[in-house]
Amino acid sequence: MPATAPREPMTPERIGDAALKVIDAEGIEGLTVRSLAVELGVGTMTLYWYVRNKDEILELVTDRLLAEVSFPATESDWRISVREGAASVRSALLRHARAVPIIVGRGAFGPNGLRMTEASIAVFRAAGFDPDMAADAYFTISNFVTGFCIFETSATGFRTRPDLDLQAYGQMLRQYVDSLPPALYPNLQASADRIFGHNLDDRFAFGVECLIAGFQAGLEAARSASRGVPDRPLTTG
Amino acid sequence: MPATAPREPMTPERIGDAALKVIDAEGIEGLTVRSLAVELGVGTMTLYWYVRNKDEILELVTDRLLAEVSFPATESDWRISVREGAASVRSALLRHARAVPIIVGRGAFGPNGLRMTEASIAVFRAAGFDPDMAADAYFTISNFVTGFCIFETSATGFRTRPDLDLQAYGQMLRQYVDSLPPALYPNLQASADRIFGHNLDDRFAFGVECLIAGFQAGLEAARSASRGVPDRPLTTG
DNA sequence: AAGTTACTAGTACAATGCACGAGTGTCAAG
DNA sequence: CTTGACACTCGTGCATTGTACTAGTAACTT
Repeated sequence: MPATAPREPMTPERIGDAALKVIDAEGIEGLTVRSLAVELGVGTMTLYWYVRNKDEILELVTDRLLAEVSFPATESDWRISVREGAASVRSALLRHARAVPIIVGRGAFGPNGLRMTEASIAVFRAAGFDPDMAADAYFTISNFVTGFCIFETSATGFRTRPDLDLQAYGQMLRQYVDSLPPALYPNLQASADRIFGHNLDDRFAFGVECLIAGFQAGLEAARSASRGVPDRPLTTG
Repeated sequence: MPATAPREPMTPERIGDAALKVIDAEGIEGLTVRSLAVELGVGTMTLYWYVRNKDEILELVTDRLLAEVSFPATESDWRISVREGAASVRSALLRHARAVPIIVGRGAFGPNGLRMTEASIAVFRAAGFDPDMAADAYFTISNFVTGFCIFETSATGFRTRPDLDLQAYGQMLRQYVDSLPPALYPNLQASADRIFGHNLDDRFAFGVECLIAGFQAGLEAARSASRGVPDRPLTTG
């Protein structure tokens, strides 16, 4: 017994950790069942004792990443909580940018995902939203953040040109857009600086603030159930 | 010459069409270079004459799908245009739900993608947004719609359980959430009807209206550059 | 000591993306 | 009519993938 290494037991957490580590280092296609087994120092098929198939590994990665999201306690002002929550999700996704395509589309129903959903809805409830509207608001901002981070981290966009890095690809796109006939794309070209700019923090804040403003309007509309968001009643279920 | 079939020339459009057709019918993993070649009635490697690698095929699919998006002409009220544009993108994505994971993260820089971006920014410009803010607004709603449709079509969410169909998977999730200790997830459970409900049209409208309200607030703030969206100035570049 | 259970892992197989290179037909020039 | 360049086609082959099958081993119970 003293000769044999006291191998630590395999757990879902260890698998998720190792898989995320591989993805961070090698990218998504660098994560194979074999490479993960090497990372963990076990045989390939050993993993299938703990996991139904590869997709379940990706599920573990998702929840592992969600564990890095920190939820602010319900603040005095719900808008602060929303801002911080959105920023926290974004920064977690950026920290593991190469894992983003794996996360998205996968419902957050692991333990950490559930905690996040619960905490988020709690913030809206505390602000006075009814259960249905709280859920809608949560999903709305969640969908925005997801979409934003996909765009921000989309390394997939230049898979067609493996010879270019992200910077060079961006420049190529910019030049391409500039070279288009101005008669056809005047607005696109007028906004090109902003579109191809790298001030994504501002752009993210813009979206979040717009949503917060919209939520606020819906909240007030629901309170005094007469006038609310212009032109169309907000659905309240 | 009369014996030989007058084979029609291979074009990017034909490839994109056929690939999307295969995806619609067989799903994403049903699209292989081989299966696409069969669909087109050519040899496998023939495709590599027109395409650098498989990812370029997916790029063709993306632009092919974007061609189905119809942009309303700039309406009297920009909010109508935004609503219709968002709905059009969503319905195009729903029409090809199985292709959604392919579309997302891929910048819309094909010919149809560029047209869509140009038309969208034009709407905001006509409404009085400056170029930077128009771009921000476009990307914001675009990111929301993308995120929403990913969620809505995420057939990836239940890949871990290939034995279940979407309906059964949803029910399983609902039961799981209901079975959680109420002390830990009170808000999640209170909103469960809405979360697991199938009225996604309402949820989509909610998000779009929130964003429109936020845009409107930003627009007014920019006009009378004194007070605008509460608590934080909107970035204007 | 024997068996049961929890776990490990080697081998094998079908499917994939794609490199390679050997073919096609078409057309211009000689 | 021949020749050769060229645009295009595609069969073969290979490395890599997920994972089914199966034979193992270590620890614990009885």
